[in-house]
Amino acid sequence: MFDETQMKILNSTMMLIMEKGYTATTTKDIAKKAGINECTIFRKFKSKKEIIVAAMLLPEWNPCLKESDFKYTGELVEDLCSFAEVYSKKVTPKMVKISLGLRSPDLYEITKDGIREIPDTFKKVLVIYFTEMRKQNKIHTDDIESLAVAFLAINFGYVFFKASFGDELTELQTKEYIESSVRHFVNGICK
Amino acid sequence: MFDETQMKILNSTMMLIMEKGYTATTTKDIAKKAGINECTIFRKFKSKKEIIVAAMLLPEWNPCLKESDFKYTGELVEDLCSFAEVYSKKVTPKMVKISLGLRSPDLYEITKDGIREIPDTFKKVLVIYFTEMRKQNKIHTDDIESLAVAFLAINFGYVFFKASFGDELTELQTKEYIESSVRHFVNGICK
DNA sequence: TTATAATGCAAGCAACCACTTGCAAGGTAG
DNA sequence: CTACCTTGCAAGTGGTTGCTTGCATTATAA
Repeated sequence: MFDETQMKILNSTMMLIMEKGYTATTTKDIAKKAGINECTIFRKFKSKKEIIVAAMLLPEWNPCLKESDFKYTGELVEDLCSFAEVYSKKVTPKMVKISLGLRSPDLYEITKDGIREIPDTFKKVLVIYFTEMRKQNKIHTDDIESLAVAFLAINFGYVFFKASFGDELTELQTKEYIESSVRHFVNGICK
Repeated sequence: MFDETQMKILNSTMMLIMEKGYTATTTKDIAKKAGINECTIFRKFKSKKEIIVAAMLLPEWNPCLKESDFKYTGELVEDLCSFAEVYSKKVTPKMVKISLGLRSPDLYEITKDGIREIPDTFKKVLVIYFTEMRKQNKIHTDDIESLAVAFLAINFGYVFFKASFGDELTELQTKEYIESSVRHFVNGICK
């Protein structure tokens, strides 16, 4: 699909975008990081923008979260932990940094759908799941929408903080956070 | 502190940064939006970067969340709703858009402290609060850190989604979301 | 009226941007 | 050996960037 030189360009570009954002990343930067000549970039890709389009085809730089990634059994804690793990494996701090770095007027049309798809998909799964659990009388609220958004926020917020501040806001690691937040989400905190 | 022309420049700059980000916002854009001549910008501010520094002094463009903003009585649902309301009044979608738009290598040194301060402050308040509630035997967990990060994430995640997608991810409004998410956070969801 | 300050306007600065071109060097396949 | 393909190198394109300058215009204040 892509030759060695193209891969060097793709990876260097995305790494720079994570650090500096798309607009602030120049083709000279990319060439330097990839260890190639600047003109080679334009022999391999039509334009700077096309590099992004190409990179989005690779799973390394595009989470591609699908509804079918999420499986459940009917046991609340177990299922929500599993959902959170799937999410955290695809939506990593790296991916969040990329999606923030891609916020640029000239990329908006290209990236907007892909970026919205991820929370959309997760929320959709959660709404279906909570609706089903309500039917089975396993949860005691009809406010499915709030539940889905809150659970989504719990998971996205954590990865966003890690992407932005590393371990400086919290040293909690993903696994502990998921187990703890799911347990409290299900059981509440009050006596 | 700032004259009328300076205020026009400050507001136009920040509005453009919300839309396009700092690097993609040009001084020509700013002048056009402010309805003034480009050279006037540099008569009023030393450089493009100085506009940002100046804007950060204004509460309109800088949330300035303080520990003393948060008050509590000891009643869990009431207190957490109050915390969430204080947070949502200062950390609005507008503020989130600004802080995303300011992500740029040449602004990093100026903005990083101010941006980290907000989640830091809220988390600090939550840790103190949950520790106290645990002492008073009102909550049943010792995992204060996870609790604080999760509650922070619930609130930040929501405002981030609103900033990024408007009402397209969820049509829930702030007040309903706070009431519902706090109630579930406190009481859990399972039967 | 006169002096001063704020602004517009037009032109222009060097630096940088994404992107191009022509040519030579090197490796590989027939 | 020959033909071809990829890449490096150096130079350069037109356009844009942040920022400056000199001068005319206007409003305000003494």
